[in-house]
Amino acid sequence: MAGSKRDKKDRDEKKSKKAKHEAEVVEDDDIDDGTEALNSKDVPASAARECTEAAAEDEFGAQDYRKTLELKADHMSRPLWVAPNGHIFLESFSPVYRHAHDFLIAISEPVCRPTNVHEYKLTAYSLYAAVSVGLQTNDIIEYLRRLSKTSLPSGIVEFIKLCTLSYGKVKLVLKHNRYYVESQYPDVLQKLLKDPYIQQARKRELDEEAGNDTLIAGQLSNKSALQLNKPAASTSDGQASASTAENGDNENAKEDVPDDIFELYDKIDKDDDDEDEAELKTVSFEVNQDSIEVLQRRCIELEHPLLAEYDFRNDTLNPDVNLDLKPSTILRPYQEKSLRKMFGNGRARSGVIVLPCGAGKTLVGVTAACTVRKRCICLATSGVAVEQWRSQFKMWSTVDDSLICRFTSDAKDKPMGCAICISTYSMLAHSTKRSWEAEKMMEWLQNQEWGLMVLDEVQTIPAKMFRRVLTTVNAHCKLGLTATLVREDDKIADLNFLIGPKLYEANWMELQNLGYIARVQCAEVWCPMTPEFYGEYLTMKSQRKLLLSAMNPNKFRACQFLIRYHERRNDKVIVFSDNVFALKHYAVKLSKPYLYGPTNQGERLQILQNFQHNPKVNTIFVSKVADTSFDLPEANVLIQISAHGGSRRQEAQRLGRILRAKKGSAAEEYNAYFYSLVSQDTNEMAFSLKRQRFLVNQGYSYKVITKLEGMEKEDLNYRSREEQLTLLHQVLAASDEDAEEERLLGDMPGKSLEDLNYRSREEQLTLLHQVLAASDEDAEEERLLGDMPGKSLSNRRVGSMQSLSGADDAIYMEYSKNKKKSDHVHPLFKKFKKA
DNA sequence: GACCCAGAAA
DNA sequence: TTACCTTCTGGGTC
Repeated sequence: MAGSKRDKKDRDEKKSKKAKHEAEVVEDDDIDDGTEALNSKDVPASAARECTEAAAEDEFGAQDYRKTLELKADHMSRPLWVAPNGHIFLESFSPVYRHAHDFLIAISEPVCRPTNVHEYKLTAYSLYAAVSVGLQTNDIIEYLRRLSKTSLPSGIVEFIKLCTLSYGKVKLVLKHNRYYVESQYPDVLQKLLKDPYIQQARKRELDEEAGNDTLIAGQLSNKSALQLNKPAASTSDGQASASTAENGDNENAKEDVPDDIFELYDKIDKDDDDEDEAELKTVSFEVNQDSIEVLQRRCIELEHPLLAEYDFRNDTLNPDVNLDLKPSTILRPYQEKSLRKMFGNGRARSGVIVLPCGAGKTLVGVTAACTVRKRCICLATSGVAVEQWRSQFKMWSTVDDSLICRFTSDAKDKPMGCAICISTYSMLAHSTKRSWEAEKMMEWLQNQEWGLMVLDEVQTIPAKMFRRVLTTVNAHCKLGLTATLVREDDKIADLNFLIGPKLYEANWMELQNLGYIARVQCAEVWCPMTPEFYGEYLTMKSQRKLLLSAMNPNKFRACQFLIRYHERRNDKVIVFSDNVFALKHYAVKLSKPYLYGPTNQGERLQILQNFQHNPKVNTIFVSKVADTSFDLPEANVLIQISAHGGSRRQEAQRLGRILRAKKGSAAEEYNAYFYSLVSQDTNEMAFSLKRQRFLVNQGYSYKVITKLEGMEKEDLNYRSREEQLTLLHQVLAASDEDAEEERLLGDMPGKSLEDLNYRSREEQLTLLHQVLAASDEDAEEERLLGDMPGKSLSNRRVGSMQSLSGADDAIYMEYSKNKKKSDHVHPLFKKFKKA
């Protein structure tokens, strides 16, 4: 059974999370070995058992299902294997790949999507998401049955039924700024109210204190006929062309493929119609705003996830705002598709849309706001991102400047009469004393009833403080946007009840092949430690080990070499370093501008603008401030010299900095480059492997480069042993400084380092100013010529990675998800190092 | 619980 | 009014 080890690990992780929620899982404890809980939301072991017990297992744990699953006669033309543990394997070369892929995206979680076979996983969450975007239980089972090469494991069928039949019966609705749980099924509400947590969440009026359990009776209003609104209509061109292309695929493919696959796909792919709910009786009870999180979590655990849909067309309480997309705004097919998942039934569903960085997440958010046309609040991670959202709103929509209200530490617009409020998570989550103005603003925010809440970088929401924003601000519908739905802790699943199901997830490789995002060559450059550095490394504690590996002179040289190489090609290079000491040292030594936390706003802007428009500034050094939200459309080379442990999110987001599609480079195999510099035989090797998992699962492969061709010929820093030793002393002094008290500073060798740093910093600034002054004329000229995006890219020379990496010396290694690399040095690596 | 770093406020 | 510096809080990973 492929991936069974990982499954167990997942389950264990989730189990430990559950344990924190006061052990509510006892009733499901019917599972034999006690390590699995039904609430893990994976296919339960009991469902898989019926097949696995009968299947013979070989010495590698692979199982033989020939006896339990029947292979269809025409299996060659069907693309799926469905394993009893809920994992699904899709042949990506199948003629019906596109259909199967669309379907699997809707009903399951992508696990890994390399070139030929893609792995997906059915979970309760993914099935909730499937129903919530309009799929029906029977259609899911039937289509899965038709796509599969074998008969379906019966446990899987049961699992799908269990997860989907109860979905959608209970809704969470917001009326007059108060929350209600509403249902057409009184028995379901009574069942939920038997749960002690839900009882506690229920809000009782004073006159109800006496234990009056009556539910509030109500009526669903008449639904008006579904009328696609203007923004959606204005993009119908793109949609039409996309579907034409798909139909074209069908025509070619149909010969080899059983007809039954297409019939059902067409049925499923249609937007679900607005069901006729006129005059249905409903019952409801009110809930405390503070308890909504608990309520939502419990409802999922009781298999009745709360549906959060906003019928914005029939909302007469909240005023419409004047907000439309510009006629010139065209959505790409995948943006269109993701929005159709959200608005498929004419209402706005809460949920998460996952698109790679640079693929236009902001436009999706703006379009959603223009569709709902109610007051909208956007939350981003930083003040810079707030500015970017504002400019995107102005770029894509007809919104008037006066309707946009920013709320950050250094920009507070007048809130009165505004339609769109853009702020940061930390502004809203702030827990200590606020300025008077901020206090007033918060009051206003909390008294509004918002139509839509757009959450940028939604993976940060599970953080303890940030999740509070969901209950402090009342919104009918929440749309989460992210490129990387991963965290290194176990909180990512919380998004299922905090926001809603994942509505759409794009395939990075597909967007790359279609030219919507850049084609990136990822490479891991192994830099041997110098003997002196490695000697110190071995004796140091872990904190200093990180610094030593970052400051490895060979890494510096590789970095310098790569910068020179790419600057000669007229590339724009960003160098990332999480370690501030390394960041400053590298940048100063190489006379490049650098930008990190303490850099003030003005200087940031200056550096970024020069990087984008000044042909003399082609490389900048940045710390993790630039992980998200820095829009640097020109950059196409990224070099990473130190990073934050094994963070998959950080790796993916950094890659995202260079993903914005590059122009005029269709001829080249790759048009963007991502280098990760790793000091050999250090912790960095293990971290690097962890960091790559996300991107590898998206189908990227990392090329391992052990030797950079042509490096000896370059005149690089730190060639001599003396220079290297001086550097070592500086590094050691710096880390001593951290350890020692300041009183020693005067007598320490570190003092000289300080001097060196400040002196160099000034030198560097002087240099920057010189460069800027020298190029002022050029810049002026450019301004006169007009802003020509892509101009500086047009004269980029073609250069192959082979000539760069020295194909003869490089080790090519395709990492796959199952590949394990030892944390310790393999003797083989040392051999390569010597060779 | 440690660490590092970024952002908000004043 | 603006730019800068300091303090505090919090996120993310180990």
